Amino acid sequence: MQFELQYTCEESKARAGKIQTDHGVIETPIFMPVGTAGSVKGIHKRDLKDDIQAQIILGNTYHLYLRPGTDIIERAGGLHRFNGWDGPILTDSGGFQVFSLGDIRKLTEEGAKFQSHIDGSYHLFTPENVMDIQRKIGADIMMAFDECTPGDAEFAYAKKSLELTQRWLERCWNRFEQTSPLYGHSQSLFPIVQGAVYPELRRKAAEHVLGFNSDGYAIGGLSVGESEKDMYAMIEVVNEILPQDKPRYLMGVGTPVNILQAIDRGVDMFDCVMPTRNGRNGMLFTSEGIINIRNRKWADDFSPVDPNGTSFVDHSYSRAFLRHLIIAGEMLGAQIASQHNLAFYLWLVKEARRHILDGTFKAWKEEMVVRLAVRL
RNA sequence: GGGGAGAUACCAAAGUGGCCAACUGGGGCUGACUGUAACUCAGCUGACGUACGUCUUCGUAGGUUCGAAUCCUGCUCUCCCCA
Repeated sequence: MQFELQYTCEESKARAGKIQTDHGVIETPIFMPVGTAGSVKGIHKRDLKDDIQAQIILGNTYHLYLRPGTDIIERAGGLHRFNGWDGPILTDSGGFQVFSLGDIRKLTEEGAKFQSHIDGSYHLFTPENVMDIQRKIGADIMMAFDECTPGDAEFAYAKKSLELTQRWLERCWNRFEQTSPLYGHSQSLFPIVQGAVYPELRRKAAEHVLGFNSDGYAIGGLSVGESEKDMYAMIEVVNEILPQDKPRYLMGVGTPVNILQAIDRGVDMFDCVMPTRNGRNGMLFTSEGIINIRNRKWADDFSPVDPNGTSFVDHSYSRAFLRHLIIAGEMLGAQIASQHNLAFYLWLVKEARRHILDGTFKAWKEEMVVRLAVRL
């Protein structure tokens, strides 16, 4: 994997770049749709590629390991062959599940022991076997196994948690180096910077990951309960230290405004479940602001879902019809909303990139962060 | 024609003397959702008021009682069974 930094702003830390993978090019800044179980919920790969214009998607180690199981994916020839997505894939390691499934797992030095949310069986995830699983999944970008520290963690816990993540990173890296890709395309491993909302921990964490000459670096443990102010501050602290010539991935973020603010602070890659999950639940992100399509006021609004939208769903369906579908629990409603939101997110980062390359990012961003937060 | 059952809030359906403005579903309204245990979850849903509360409700008209959705009587309507 290679990263080429094409342009940096003068009045902002925003960057435009290009990541070359064996499954194609990724133009940054980029948003990566989340496909936890191997599929971006409700979206066909054709729409993902042609309509939404996704350049890379996510999968999840924990979820894919439990179902369908690593063995099936390996026998399929890797996740690309299994799900038919021939573009780049990034897999999260299960580190987020250490956080989100906190009630059904136990943390030890060795790893995280999960009780399956599917059948109650026990599974020990270690830095080593998480690397092995991601080799078998065949992700272009693998993530280090970390503990995603809660945003409200006390300093003492955050420090202890960070140190565990750092020891796990050493083990991840060793296993990564000792093993090879299984399917003929190369794989990269991204370390993850933790440290909760404590600048000194974040600095230590950022400096620590520099010791690994990885192809890119991730900022984790944000948008997990801390304030937005803290989140932005942590991004600034970390990006001060991360190298210019490697892509930076802000994990799990965020709202359209979060993304623009993070781009402004030098982040290149994003993923978030928001466009799909919130879409399924009736929330639409548009260039005019946020719509709760379930609200009564859209019941007889027969105008297009999004007159400025780039997706075919934006012009093929009315707001009134989409509202009807969502309210009635029709599957198509969730699909249309997800597709619209993802297309919007991809449009947004593409526009950001265009403005960065034009040198007009800052002014454009300032205008957009106001508009995008409006509730319609 | 004979016999039986029943009428409760938008719908369905509990409640059968005070703990009832009335369980619970559904529907409706609003909100939440950030590396997906999520097509999920939460609140509100007689009126007025932030709220303590006040007022009007359980087919209808009366009655009994300190007190009725709950007991009694008349009336209206609905459903079921047998002819």
